[in-house]
Amino acid sequence: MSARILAADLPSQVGKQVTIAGWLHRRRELKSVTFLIVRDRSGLAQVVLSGPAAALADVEMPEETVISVDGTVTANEQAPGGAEIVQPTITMLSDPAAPPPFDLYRPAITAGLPTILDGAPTTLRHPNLRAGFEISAASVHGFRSALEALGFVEVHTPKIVESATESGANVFKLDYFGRPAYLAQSPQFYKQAMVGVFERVFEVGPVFRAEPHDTARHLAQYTSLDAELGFISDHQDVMVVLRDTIAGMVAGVQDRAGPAVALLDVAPPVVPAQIPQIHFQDAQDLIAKHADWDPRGEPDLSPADERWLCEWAELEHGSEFLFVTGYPMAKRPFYTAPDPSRPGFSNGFDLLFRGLELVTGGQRLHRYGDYLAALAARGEGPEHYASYLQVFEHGMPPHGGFAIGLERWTARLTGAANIREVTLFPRDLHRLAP
RNA sequence: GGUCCUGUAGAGCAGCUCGGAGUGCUCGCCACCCUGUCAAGGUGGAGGUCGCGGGUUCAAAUCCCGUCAGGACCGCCA
Repeated sequence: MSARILAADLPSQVGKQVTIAGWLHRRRELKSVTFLIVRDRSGLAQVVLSGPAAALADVEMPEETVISVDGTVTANEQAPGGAEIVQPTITMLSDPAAPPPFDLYRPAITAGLPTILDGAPTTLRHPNLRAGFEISAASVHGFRSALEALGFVEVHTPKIVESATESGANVFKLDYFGRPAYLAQSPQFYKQAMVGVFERVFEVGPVFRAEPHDTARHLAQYTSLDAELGFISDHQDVMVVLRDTIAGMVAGVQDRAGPAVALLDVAPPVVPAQIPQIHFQDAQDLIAKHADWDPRGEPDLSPADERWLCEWAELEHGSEFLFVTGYPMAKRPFYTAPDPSRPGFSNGFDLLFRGLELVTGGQRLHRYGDYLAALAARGEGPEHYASYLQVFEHGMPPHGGFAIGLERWTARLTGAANIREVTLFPRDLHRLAP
C-alpha cells in the first residue's frame, strides 16, 4: 500500500498507484459500473468499480462508512476534476455507517435546525455547515494576526471566578471545593489587570451567560474576542484599533477561507478606513425624525433601532459598519469611563454590523478612587470587588478595550438566520447536548 | 418572563377553515432494470401511536381543553 494522498491531489498523480482515505460520500450504482465518491478534508474523489472490481459494489458499505482506497489514478474527462481511481482495493476502516439524519451528499441542506443540531457530530460534515466553521477559524486567525501586528500579547485567563464582574444575576454558579464560584461572564477583570503587565492584550475564549434569552442571536456560551490596551486618550483610540482588527478578520477570511466563502456565496464586507460614527443621542434623534417610532428617552437601542441605523449608514455613508458612541452611563457597567464633556453619557461604544450589535467597547476607569466612587454611586460596597480593585491600587494607565462576539460575526458574514447554525454544539436555554 | 407560530413515515412538507377508512407530495430506504454517473435515471415495494392526555361527536390528523417539545419576535445582550 502506498502513502495516503488527499482527494484534491488526484489530478497531479495520474498514472501512479495511490491510497486515499475518507468517508464514503455517495455511491452511484449502474449495471456494470459503480462510482464511489470519497470525501476527505480536501474535497471529493471518484473511485470506479468496474470489471473484476465490480464485485466490491456488493459489499455492504453505506454512505459515511470510513474507507481506504488503494488504486491507480487515471485521467478521464468524464471524471469530476478530470482524474479518478480505477481497479481499487478497498479497506473498511469503520463499521458500516448508520444513515445520517439527512443526505450529506446533497448540495442543499434538507433538514431543519433542530435536526441539524441534534445530529451535529454527523451533520456538521456537510460542506455547507463545515464552511461556516472554516470562516470562523479564518476570522480568529485574522483577529490574532491583526492584534499581534499591533504589539498585543495573547493571554488565557481563568473561566472559574470568585465573583461576577458584571451585574450579578446572570452567572452560572458552581460548587468549587465547597465554596461558591461562577463561570466567567467576560474576561473583563483579567484583561484589564493584564494591561498593567503587557499594555496590550487580547484573548480568544468562551464566556458564559445565564441570561434567559431565547432568540436567534443569543447563546448561554459563546466565544468572545477580547482586546484591551493602555495609554489611550479616550475611546476613539480603541475604535481605531477595533477598525484595524475587523479589517484583519476580513482579510483572514479572504486569505484562508476562500473555498468556504465561494461555497456559501459570502460577500465579505468592505471595512472603511474611517468607520462612520454617530452619538447615541443623535442616533435617537435621527430615528425619531425619520422612522415611524420615537426611541428618545429609552436608555438603550432596540434591535429595530439598530437595524434602522444600519440601513441609514449604508445609504448615508456606504458602510455596513456603524459606531454608536456615548451610550448613557446608566446602561453601561460601573467600570465605564464617563464622557467628561457630556454628563450622563459614557465613553463607551457599540459597533453595529449588518443590523446587529457586534461589538461593545469603551474607555474604562483607571484610577483607584474613581472605582470607589463609581461603586458608591451604584450603592455597592468595595468589599465584593476586592480583587478587582487590587488591579488599580498600584498604578494603571488610561485604557480601554472591546469584545467581539465571534458567532454573531460569523452569522452576519454567512447570512445565517440563527446564530446556532454557526455555533459548534450550541448551548442555550434548552440545549445542553450534544 | 411576554406575544405569535409549528408538531403528520428516517428527512422536508401538504392535508386541518368546512370532521367521514392514515389521503397525498419531494427525498431517503429495500428489490429489480440501466457501461460513465455528477443532487444520476426507470419500475415496483416497505415504512405511521397524525407529539402526548382528555373532551365533544355516530365519526377527530381536522373542533375544544390541558400538557410536552420545537421555532420566530420582544425584553436584555455580544
